[in-house]
Amino acid sequence: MTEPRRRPGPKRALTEEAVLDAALTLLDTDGPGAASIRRIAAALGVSPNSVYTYLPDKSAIEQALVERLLGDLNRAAPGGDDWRADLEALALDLRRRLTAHPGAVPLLLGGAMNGPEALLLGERLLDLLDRAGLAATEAARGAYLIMSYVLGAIALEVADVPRAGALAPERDRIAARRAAMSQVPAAMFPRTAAAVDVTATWIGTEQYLWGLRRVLDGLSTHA
Amino acid sequence: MTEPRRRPGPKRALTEEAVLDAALTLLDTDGPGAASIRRIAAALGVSPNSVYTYLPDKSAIEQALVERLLGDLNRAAPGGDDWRADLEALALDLRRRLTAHPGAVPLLLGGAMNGPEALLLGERLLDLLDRAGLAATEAARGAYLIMSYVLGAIALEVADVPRAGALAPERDRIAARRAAMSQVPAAMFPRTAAAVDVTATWIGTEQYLWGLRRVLDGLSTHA
DNA sequence: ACCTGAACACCGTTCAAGT
DNA sequence: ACCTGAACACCGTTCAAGT
Repeated sequence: MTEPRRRPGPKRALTEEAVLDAALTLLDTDGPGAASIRRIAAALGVSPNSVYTYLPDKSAIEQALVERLLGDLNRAAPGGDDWRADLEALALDLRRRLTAHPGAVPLLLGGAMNGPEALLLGERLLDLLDRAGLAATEAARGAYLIMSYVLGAIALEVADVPRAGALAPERDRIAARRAAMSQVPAAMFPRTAAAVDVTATWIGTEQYLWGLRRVLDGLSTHA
Repeated sequence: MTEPRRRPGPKRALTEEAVLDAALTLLDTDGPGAASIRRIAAALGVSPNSVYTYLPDKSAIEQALVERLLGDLNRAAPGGDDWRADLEALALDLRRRLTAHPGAVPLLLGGAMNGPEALLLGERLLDLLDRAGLAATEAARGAYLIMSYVLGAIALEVADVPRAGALAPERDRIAARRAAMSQVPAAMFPRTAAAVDVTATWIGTEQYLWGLRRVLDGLSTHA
């Protein structure tokens, strides 16, 4: 992450940062799987092997990408005096950043969340739930519950659309979801078919926040 | 899925079922990514191209695998008179089946949940929440919330272990989690480090069920 | 120290040909 | 109708060689 002293030798053509930039751009442009080492190298005008100078292998690139995204989130800390507002803002910010890079979502859910930035995010959740008045055990379990819900909801939302680079605007995705649901045979799935008319915004920000609030309600009830 | 009438022609060497069996075995043995068309074909003693006779492409194999797992779950319906017990049993059964095939979890969260068995599972959730006394809107949103939590929690749990074929026994995974957490520097992540001592079973069945109950509490509170 | 080209062991998928 | 071998355009990674 830091480069303390440069050793002698030929000039570096790249930086770890540049490799991650290229990987993220490919992910955003051409979807998951597009961030291959060979395509990253090509985008940087360098031979594939050269990438191995900066990161040891493919999975290191993926982990570093996850850490960068979480680091950006952690550094954009709001920090007001209302724990509930802060928690909702944090959850919404995570969702905003991940839906902006849908190709990166599988990386988050595919690898262990044990990097420094992932730990820092967990620490922030624990702090928020402490401010909420939860006991240590409830806070620890609650933080894991919130993380599970938040990542699961984002993953389902991102997976819902046939993957092709960037995510469509939320209004379009909701419309597509409703259109798809209206095609469900009511004879076989009566409740699912009926649910189309029940609410206009079945997925999207509103549903995400609704779910988060039910989770927080459940935590308060228990405390 | 069904084979109504066989057309004339040479004998079929395989069935779609056999292809999926081989794919799942490879997934269980060698982890995600092991279920390549070429390895499936090799395991079945057939040329790679031959697989395309039964399923149109790789993603069709993955979708069919997901549908089979959800189908098994749907067909193992318990159905008592206590909606809460039924819901918890269903959630536990899903978790049990997915942790038995950790390599299949990314397939579930990577593709849209819109196959017949996925719809049927959604239908069952809606029915359970209707029995819980929830109004139609709350049931629809609640079903989506439960699905998000349940899949997110399972994905985090499966991703927590360095992926290598089958999942270790839960007791071992909890011990490994605790060991890893005890290595977290307390100076930098005080709350995370303190959480190690807070509860002996921080992940696993107990945490999963605890989270589900908080979600259900939140739904009841809101209703 | 960092780059390169060449190679190895893989992929998914398509094509043309056999029966 | 279903199989096969051969081929195409890819992968991640390693090795040996250049500067």
